[in-house]
Amino acid sequence: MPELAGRRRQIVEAVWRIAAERGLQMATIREIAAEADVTPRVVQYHFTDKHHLLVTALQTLHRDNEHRSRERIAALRDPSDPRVLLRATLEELLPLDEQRRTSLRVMTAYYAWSLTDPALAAVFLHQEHSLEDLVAALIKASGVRPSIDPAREADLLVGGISGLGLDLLHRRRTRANIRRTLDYHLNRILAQQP
Amino acid sequence: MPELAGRRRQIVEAVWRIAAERGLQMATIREIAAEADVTPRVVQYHFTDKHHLLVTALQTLHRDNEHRSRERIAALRDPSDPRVLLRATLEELLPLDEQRRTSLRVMTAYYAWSLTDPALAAVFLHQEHSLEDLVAALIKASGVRPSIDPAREADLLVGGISGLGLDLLHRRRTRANIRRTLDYHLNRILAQQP
DNA sequence: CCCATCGGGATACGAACGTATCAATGACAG
DNA sequence: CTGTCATTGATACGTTCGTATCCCGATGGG
Repeated sequence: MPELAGRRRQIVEAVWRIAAERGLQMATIREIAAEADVTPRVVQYHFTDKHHLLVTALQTLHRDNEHRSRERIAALRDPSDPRVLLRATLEELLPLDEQRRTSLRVMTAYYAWSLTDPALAAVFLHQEHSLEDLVAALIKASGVRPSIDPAREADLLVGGISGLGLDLLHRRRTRANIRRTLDYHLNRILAQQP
Repeated sequence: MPELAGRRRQIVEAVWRIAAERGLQMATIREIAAEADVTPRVVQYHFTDKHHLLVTALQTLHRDNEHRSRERIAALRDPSDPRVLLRATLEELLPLDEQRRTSLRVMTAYYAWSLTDPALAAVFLHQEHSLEDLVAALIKASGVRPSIDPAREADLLVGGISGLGLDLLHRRRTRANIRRTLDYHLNRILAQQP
């Protein structure tokens, strides 16, 4: 699976913008071409058909997100502190900047579609190490209060924080509210600093 | 806003079935008519236009869900025990039977669309008492361990359980796994039985 | 008995869709 | 210079979409 560049990259990014701002149902070949500033024929040439294009757009966004997440986490002030890592990992799920906001909106549109399209479902399901396992490992490494089960905590945390992020998209919740909730649960789970 | 009955009800239920099994993009006037076993003209007659129909279908599903939830909860063996109420309330978010499974799939399809359609967003946003407040109240009424903040717990629980439900739709998780996670967190939050 | 109104059948229309076809351009190897 | 291959422009085709139009049967109050 080659890295996406040039015209193909340009077209895929047009898909993201349309899906995020106007929804996947507006992502027609003609609209995508206009957004990417090429003719429809160019879209047709670089991607066999529309389904191919939309699946590629999702896969590429997925990889881009992982890449950017790793970059942001590697740029932390103290990347050796598991507590910092844990918080940063969970915050990757939140639409805290324009890039993550766009990405979450696109992912939400695709998620609904993935319920009826196996090729799209595969993109969501096929990840070797699940995010929950990573979070559970970080919880364990951060030092845990007695009677805390890292796996069970990770299962609820990942889903819960994602849900709070979706609320943020709908302006049903504020960043401050989410930050308070996240702080509360991290304090609850983790042992006090040594 | 009148209760939906007769032909209108029949058509709206066809929208649900199509949205759940084949996705909202397949819910065309002609497909809906065929699924409801009427001619397209009948759909056109009972609903001004397609947007009207789809918004009505979402509103009706929303009301139906609340109604059925209340019925199920009222039918509990011991509806005066707040712990039982709390568990039942959270389980309403999970696709534990065919009705809830269909409903969750339909809601997921609409949720993505609601990000770009204000009329649909209003259906998701406009509920007087939020589910989180209800859950927080049930937590408080159930008796709580010291140092537990019911509101913060409710915020993560509602989003987290919803997320687990979506995983169940994708067969990324089992019912047993979810049950174990839910048990763990209820035990963690609530004080021991007196 | 009449006719107005409700519910619905049959069909048509214009727009937008994904895709196919055919020709042209440009770079570059021989 | 020439031929080849990647890329693109222009345009057309067949389908499906939402909706509009026109008509008819039934029903019920005057």
